[in-house]
Amino acid sequence: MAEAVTPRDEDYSQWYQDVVRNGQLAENSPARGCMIIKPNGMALWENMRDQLDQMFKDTGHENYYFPLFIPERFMEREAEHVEGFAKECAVVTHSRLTQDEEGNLIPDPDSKLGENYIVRPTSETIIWDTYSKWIQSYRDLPLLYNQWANVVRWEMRPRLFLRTAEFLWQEGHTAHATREEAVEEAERMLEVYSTFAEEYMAMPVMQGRKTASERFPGAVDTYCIEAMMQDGKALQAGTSHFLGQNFAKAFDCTFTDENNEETYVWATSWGVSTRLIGGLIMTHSDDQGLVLPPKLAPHQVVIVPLFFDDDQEGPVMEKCERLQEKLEDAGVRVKMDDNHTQSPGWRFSEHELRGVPVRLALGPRDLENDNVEVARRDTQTKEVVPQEGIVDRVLDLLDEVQQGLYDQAQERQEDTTHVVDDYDTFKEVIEEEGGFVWAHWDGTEETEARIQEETSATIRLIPFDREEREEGEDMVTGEPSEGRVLFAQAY
RNA sequence: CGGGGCGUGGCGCAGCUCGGUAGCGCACCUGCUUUGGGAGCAGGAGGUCGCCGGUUCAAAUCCGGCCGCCCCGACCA
Repeated sequence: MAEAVTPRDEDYSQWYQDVVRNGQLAENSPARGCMIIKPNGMALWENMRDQLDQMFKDTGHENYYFPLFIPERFMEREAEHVEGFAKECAVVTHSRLTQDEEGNLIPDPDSKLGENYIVRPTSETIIWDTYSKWIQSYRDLPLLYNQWANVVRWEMRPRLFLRTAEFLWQEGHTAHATREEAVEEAERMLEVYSTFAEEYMAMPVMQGRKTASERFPGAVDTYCIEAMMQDGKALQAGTSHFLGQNFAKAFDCTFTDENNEETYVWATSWGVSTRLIGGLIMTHSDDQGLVLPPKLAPHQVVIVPLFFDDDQEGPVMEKCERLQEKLEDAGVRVKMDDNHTQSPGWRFSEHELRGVPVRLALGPRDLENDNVEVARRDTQTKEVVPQEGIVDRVLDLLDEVQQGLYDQAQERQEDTTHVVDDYDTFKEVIEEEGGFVWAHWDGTEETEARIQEETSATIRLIPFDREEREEGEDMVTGEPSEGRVLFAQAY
């Protein structure tokens, strides 16, 4: 059954679907564009969520919860925000169903709502309406809050985890007395995302700011982290927005400062979603299926006991259970696969498809020699080692895997990042190799749009230190460029 | 919304050109033998062939309409 997963170079998007399915992460749902997140996928998300949540708490944030439904009129308040989200909003118009003459279920005309609700595509509007009530004085600031929630954006072309009509995410919404403080907050949270991506997901990212056309609707500035996938396309993995006073003005949110002057509040918002799982998959997984970094894997180690008759079962299981205990005492997430009905080979493959970083197999032969077989998922290597010191060996191995995955991804990102000066070469690189391309840009939307039109590559980000790098000439127009920006085709 | 492909047991597919009452692999159930890289044999269960209509003695197959899914674009985290 080696063909459980379609090879990447044969059909990349089929490979992706195969990895998601075989990894037991998620499947399509009867509701179009939505996904059913299976226990293995949810456990992965929970690990990501718990880690991020801790990092938010460590930077002074608290959680709260806002409703799923937002009064429709709120969407009209901020002009750019409406424009950005109106065309992908689900709308609730009735409160109950009834049957028509033919017995078909229809929305009950008598239950038409006096005011429509939209299902939140993001929560800025309802939150800023509320903040305007919570904030009076500079003494009320800052507000540093976050919520874990689901949101709905009615998408045309869904892809499990990468783009689904409903997805899980977190959205932080902060309020500040000064512009500087808000900008700092947006930068701080981008840094948190970057640290999380690199240290936990083992996914190297580029940081920068978005161009006006890629900016969050309603933001003054959008910061982002971008990661490079194995097929040469970039993935926006997280965004952090400096919202200026746009939402404060739209929702009349003011405070009285130390000088008794009424001022609009400064805002940020920032979010990452279950899309990160898509990024994780496309960063590390291979033709054998899912590969997960130990820090986030639902199970870091799986123990597969091997026994061939009832006499062997007792001693083998006893040894395996003790091993499990010792590993758990050391803080390792361990799964014991004592499934009697599947052959060892089947179970080995299953855990590989699920991306478990380390597998320990222990049978009668190992019992005799005080050995245990250790296999690592990322390199597909295995060795037989003494049981003595196995816990330390496993702990070291998990660190090695985590680091190895990062190094490999980092190396690939470097190999596929190009510096290009002329447009012909740019087109060639984008079409044939993909990856990131640093090139000069004159700063106009026209040029940006033309490049996208002709190559389908977009400006993924403008580096924060652009001005400090070298100046040059736009590769298309020859106009002056303040510095290179990062291009790529993207998800 | 454009262009392409596809809807047949749980999953993957064949059958359709040339109409004749549905088949294969995997999975599932029972039993025995097995088990260090997706085990073998024997028996068994499971399908109104996406939906609606038409042609016909007879439709998975031909004709018309509709629905859905996947891939490639436009939109997007």
